[in-house]
Amino acid sequence: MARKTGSHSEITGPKIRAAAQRLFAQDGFAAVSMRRIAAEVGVQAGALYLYTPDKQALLFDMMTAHLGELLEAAAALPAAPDPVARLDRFARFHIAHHLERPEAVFIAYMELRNLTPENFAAVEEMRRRYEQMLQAILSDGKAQGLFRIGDAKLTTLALIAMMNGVTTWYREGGRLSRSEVAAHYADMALRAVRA
Amino acid sequence: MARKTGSHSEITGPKIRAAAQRLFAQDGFAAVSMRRIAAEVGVQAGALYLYTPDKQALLFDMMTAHLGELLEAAAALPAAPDPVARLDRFARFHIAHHLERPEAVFIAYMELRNLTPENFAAVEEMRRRYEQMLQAILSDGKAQGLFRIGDAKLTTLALIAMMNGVTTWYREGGRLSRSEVAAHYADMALRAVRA
DNA sequence: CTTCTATCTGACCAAGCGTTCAGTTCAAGA
DNA sequence: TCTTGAACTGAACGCTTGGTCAGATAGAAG
Repeated sequence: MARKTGSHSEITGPKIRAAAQRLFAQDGFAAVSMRRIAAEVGVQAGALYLYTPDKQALLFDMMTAHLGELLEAAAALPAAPDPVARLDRFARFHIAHHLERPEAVFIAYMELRNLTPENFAAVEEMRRRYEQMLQAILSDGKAQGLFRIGDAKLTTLALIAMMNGVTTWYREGGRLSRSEVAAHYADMALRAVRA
Repeated sequence: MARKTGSHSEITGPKIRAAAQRLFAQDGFAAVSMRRIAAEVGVQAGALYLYTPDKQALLFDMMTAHLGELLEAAAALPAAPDPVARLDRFARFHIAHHLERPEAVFIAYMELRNLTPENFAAVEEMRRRYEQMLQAILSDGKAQGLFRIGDAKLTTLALIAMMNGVTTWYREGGRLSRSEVAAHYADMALRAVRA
């Protein structure tokens, strides 16, 4: 037996990425074998190497795709003159965006230590750029006297950590809807920094 | 060669736990082999099994020890009649306690998925009890009209996530001291919930 | 119908995994 | 000094790992 009937790279490729993402999120990068990913796709392990040079690239590409999408979406946010409105918008966007792809989010900050040093540096740089967007809003608001903030960098990290946490507990069909959760978090973020 | 000169279970035991904790925090449970832990201690892999029944127990005991210590320390916090003071005290305690043992904290919430189902349930129960302490403070404050909170459970999770995040970036000898960081986080937590 | 190439199998490699255990050596008590 | 048991070694177990590759088969093109 060799080539499968109906096989196509445009089908198998995404299937592999999807299976890898699901399994990495569930059990962790180190605990998932290439054979298990292959089995999930319905293929032998060797076939995976037609689509990725190695396991590391599977993880790295997954992370950069996620962060690239995040940066792009954040950059496309409608501008607002008022830092208060911008923070509210940013917080709601962040929560909504993250709740829509919990697996990618989870992987992007749980599997950092499984990246090679070069890949880690690249991912960190993307993450830094994203955090910089939030920090700019906070600094602006502080300069305008709208926010009372001790340290903009620390506050940025605190708010991001708070908002990222939502993916660890939120479950579809639970007590609260996504927009209720987003509103609640945005409210807390604003109150934590407003003058 | 067999028994080492100067060897003693009261020395080797803690050494093993310390090495395992450092390595688990650095590279993750799944990525660390028993041989590597043994090498770190200066012993052969087989010797580890005099101190732990298996690798899983090494992780589980580490987590329960950490959470047990956390629960005990939190329970010993001096009481305060006012929910505002209690929240301030709790937040400062949480930050200080976590900054003193970043490795244990990191492991306790990064390696949950590497626990067997029974062990996971036990750890989750301890975590739940801790979160309950914070939730009680928030609910009290809400009942007394001191806090304006939409959902106490959600707020609890948001505050814990925010405060836990500190261990991912704080480095000894950095720009801010531990108590400055603790004060800043406590301030944000209070402002996020106060009426 | 034939040819070509994209796709996949299945066997294989060297290395490493968690764990066990018979045997060896040291420390401490008699 | 002798004995006993705690502490440890080193080899071995069966299995899994990431990765490679020659060969086989399917779909697409002519």
